[in-house]
This record gives sequence, C-alpha cells and structure tokens, in this order.
Amino acid sequence: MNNNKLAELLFSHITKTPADYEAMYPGRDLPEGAKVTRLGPSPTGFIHLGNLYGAFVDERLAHQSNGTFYLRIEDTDDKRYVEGAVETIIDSLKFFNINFDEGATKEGEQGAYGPYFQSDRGELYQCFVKELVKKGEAYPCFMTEEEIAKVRETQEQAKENPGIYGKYALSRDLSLEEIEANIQAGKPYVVRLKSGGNVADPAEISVEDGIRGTLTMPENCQDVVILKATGIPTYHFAHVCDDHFMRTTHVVRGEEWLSSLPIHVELFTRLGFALPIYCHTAVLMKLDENGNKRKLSKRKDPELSLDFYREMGYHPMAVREYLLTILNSNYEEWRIENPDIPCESFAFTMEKMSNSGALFDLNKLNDVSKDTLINVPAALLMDFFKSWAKEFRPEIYPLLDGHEDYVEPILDLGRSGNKPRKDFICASQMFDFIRYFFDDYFEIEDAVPEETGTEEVKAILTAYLDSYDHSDDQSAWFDKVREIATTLGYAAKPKDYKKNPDEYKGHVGHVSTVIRIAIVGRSQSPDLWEIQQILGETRTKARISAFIQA
RNA sequence: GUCCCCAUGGUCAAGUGGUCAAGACGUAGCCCUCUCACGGCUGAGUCAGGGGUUCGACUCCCCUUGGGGAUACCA
Repeated sequence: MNNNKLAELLFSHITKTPADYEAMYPGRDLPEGAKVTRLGPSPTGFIHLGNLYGAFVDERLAHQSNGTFYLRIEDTDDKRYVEGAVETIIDSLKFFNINFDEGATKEGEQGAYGPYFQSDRGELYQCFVKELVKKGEAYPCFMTEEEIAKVRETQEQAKENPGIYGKYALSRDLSLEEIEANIQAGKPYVVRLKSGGNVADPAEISVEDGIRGTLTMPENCQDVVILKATGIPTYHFAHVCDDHFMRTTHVVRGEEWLSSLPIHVELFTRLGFALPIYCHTAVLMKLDENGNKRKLSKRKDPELSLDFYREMGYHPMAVREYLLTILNSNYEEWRIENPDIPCESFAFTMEKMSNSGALFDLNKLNDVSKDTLINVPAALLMDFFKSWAKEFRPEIYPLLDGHEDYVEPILDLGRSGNKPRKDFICASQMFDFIRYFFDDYFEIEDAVPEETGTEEVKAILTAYLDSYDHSDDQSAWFDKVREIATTLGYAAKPKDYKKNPDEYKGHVGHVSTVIRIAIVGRSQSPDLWEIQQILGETRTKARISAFIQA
C-alpha cells in the first residue's frame, strides 16, 4: 500500500513538515543543568491539593535550577471544558505563590513555544500523525463502538488482554481502496498507532525515573488511538509532541500515569524524539469510610479543594510548609534548624521524595501552620486576616478595617519573648479565638468554677472592681488578685491549696477564673492583664459590672 | 482477570547487611504555672507474613497478603 498516498488522502491540508517545527521551536537557551517543567492541567473544574502538590515539585525543580516553568492547558477533551477554569487555576496557584514563567496567562499567552492551549495546536499534531502514517506506523481505524465492545467481550471470555491490537485491530490492514471507500461513505474514523510491540511475547523496556529509579515494564502492544474522530489528539499523543517541542526536560506527573508509560515510550521512539526525564510522584491519599487509603478526588473530596483552605483561612505559607514536609522527608529537620529563612532556600531534591502515597494529615497541617504563623509579623498577619475577612466573612470586615490599632495588638498578644504563644492556625479559627474582644461577639460561654459558687462571684468581682487601677503593671495587678483571694479565704498559691484542701475554699486560680469569665466570657484565655490593657479601662470595668448585675 | 506501583508505630517518616530501629505530628503522664497556650522532661506505640541468600537481615532475592493505580475516541 502506498503510505504517502494515504497520508495525503487523510491530511491533504497539512503542508508543514517535521523539520519546519524543529526549526520553529529550537532548543532553549538555558544554563547548564536548568530544568524545564510544566503544569498541564485540564480545564475541567477545580484544582485541589494534589495538583498543588505536583505543582510545587515542578516549580521548585525549575526555579531552583534557573530553568523555566510553564503552564500548558490540556484541553483535548472538549466534553469536559469548564468556563473560567483557566483563570481559577492561575489564581489558585498564585495564591500559594506558584508562578509561571511562560505559557497561558490571564492576559493571553507568553513565550516562544506556544500556542499553550492544546486545542490550538491541531496542525502540529496532525503533521506528526501524518508523518507516522507516511512511515506506515499509524492508520485510520473505522471500527464502530459495537465492534470494539464485541472484541472486548471475546477477549474477556478468552481471558486475553483487552484492547485493540494484533488480530483484533480490524482496520490495521485495510487497503487504500477500502479506506478511500470508507471515507467516501462518510464513515467516521480515528487514527491509531500501528504498534510495533510483540503481542505474543512483549519485550521488556526500562526507563530511568527521576524519583523511582529504574522502572521495567513490558513494551506497548496496543494500537492506541492517537487522533480522535474529531481530529483532536489523545493525551498520549499531545503529551509526546508538546513536551518535545516545548523542550520540557522533566515531566512531573502522578503515579497513575505509570501504566501508560510504555505507550509514551513507543510514541517518543517512533517519532524520533528524545525521552524527557519522567518523575512519577506518589499521589496524596485520604482515609475513606472503610479505613482504606484512597486517592484524593476532586469530586468526592470537596474539603480538599484549594478553596477549602482559602475559606478556612489557612495562610498560603502554611500550606506550602506542610506540602514541603511531606514532599521532602528532610525538610522538617531543615526547618527546625533554619526557622527564619524562606522555604525557597531549602535544596529540594527528587531523591528525597517518597514513593508511597502520603495520607493527608490535618493535624500535622495545623501544627505546621502554628509554627508558620508565629513567624509572620503582626502587621502582615493583620493584612492577611483582613483580606480573608473581606472575602469570606464580610460582616466582620468592618470590625477590622480602620481598627488596625485595636486589632493588631490582639493578634500579637503573647507572641513576643522566647516562649511565644502559638494560638493561631487559620483565619477562621483566629476570629473565633479573639472574638471576645468585640462587644458584638462577646458572650459568657463558661460557668464559674464550683469552688467559688455563684454567691461568691459577686464578692470577688466587687472587690476586684474596687481595687482596679488600669495603670497597675502586671505584677501589681496580680498582687491585688492574690490579696482578694486570701481575704476571701482562698489560697494564694495552688500548691498550698493542694496540700491543705480543707483550709481553703479554693485557690487564687479559681478567683482569677471568675474574673476571666467576667471579662472574656471563657475560663481559658491568654494573659488577662494584657487583655485588659487592650480592651481599655472603660470596657473592662463595664464587663465586670455587667457580670455582677447579671 | 491481566499489567504496573507501593509496604517501618494511629499519621509523616530516617534507615541502603552488624543501630538499644532517629526525628516530627498525635497520644498518656509529669514539670513550669492564676487558666489556656508556649516550653521542658518521661512513657506507650512500628519493621505485614512465610521462605531463602548470609556468620549476621528492616535493609538483597522469591512467594503470599494487604493497599493503590491502569486497563477509554478522560486527563
């Protein structure tokens, strides 16, 4: 059969040659060792933690080596396109400080290796499909859905591998005349790779993975679809063409791609392209209802969408820190030794990446978050808190905006010194933690301790109010509390009370708890004296009076 | 079913033939202390099972088991 004739029959409109594209996209002019990575999301919906996890690897690899990190939109599946998804992807990643050097942007495309939307690259793909057809390594396939289903059924019964290959590839050896007739008849067709794999006895191939080391697997034997009936390539084919011509050096992707690696290897080989370095990352997992690990899915796990973290008010730096701790096992120790320097200074390596899927651990994130926020200066924390409130809690925003002088010290309360408080995890929790500072949100939440009883409360608070002097320093203030305690028959020190519980009604801690409840509404809080200083004399006294009257 | 990947405490993990099997989160107790946090100390808790190889296996090989993924004109 005349392959050139077939190629012209199928792709008469393609006039460019492979050499044209090689010239159009020359190798990148980058320093030695620079890595070129890419993120290739499909614009199907919302990006989740797993995507961010992978994006970090790409970003670090590229930027650590003075390379290039670009965004390519893989929109070859027209059925799944969601409006506005590209903007969402860019914004979400930007929020977490993942920035691209080239590719799709909100303002259009940037860079010399575009177009960066696969849907705009049809001509390039078809040129290379045509090339394969010319070499007799690809062919049009007219099999109908019914025929394919029937083949699968036969294969299942015979316990053979499913798929279109060898004798099951019904269109593999059609003559030019038959093909012409089919096309004349308007029959739809896809283009399949004519796999060179040995069906009966597949050879073993091995690939060096950047993360996993040597991978060995059987060669591909499947006549996979490379061009759909619509003329759009499948992911497999687009990946190979794009990563070659965009001069990607490292392909970072989830381990779910491992099993299609042989297909990609065959395609690279047949096209005469050099293989990039594949880096197959472990996938983030979560525990399902049955206690099994499960891959994070954006449909089933909305709480793990990036928006969840934004809504909860996790600081982007905290999420970064957490991801880095699970991405590189030596990061945590590095961080303990270097608490104050940016995470970009850490030497990220593929070797330190785990091969097994990590379970997402909210506990750990919270802990990392506390340590991260302690290093965020109050003014910046204020900004972060405000912008979170503006977007997610507009009703509290007016309490913050314009009241920075009041709120900032609240956020900074107890954070100085060598044993700083680590109260804050995320913005929503922050607000809950400090809301008693705002009269509209102040309420009595806890009961007074048994030791004082309700009758004693009045006596304590009246004495407290009488002796209250807003200008007292912290120790003078607490001396007075002790005095009230002893006068009323409470031990000045908890230890005294523990030694002789019968001699006292309780201890100074019980007395100060009463005061604390009156002022903050809760039995637990940071240092009361500092809280009073922030609240101011008027508000402090008013709350005590109100509690006495209640 | 077939193919591929993975396997150290509840979680994340160090470990590459000889270790009392690091560390972090969580958890229990204690200390500090007016509460809570912070910090400090102490404890409980792990090499999935079975065969080999070896003087010696968490470490190397095989099998089993378990988990994950792929098996699309989705990516």
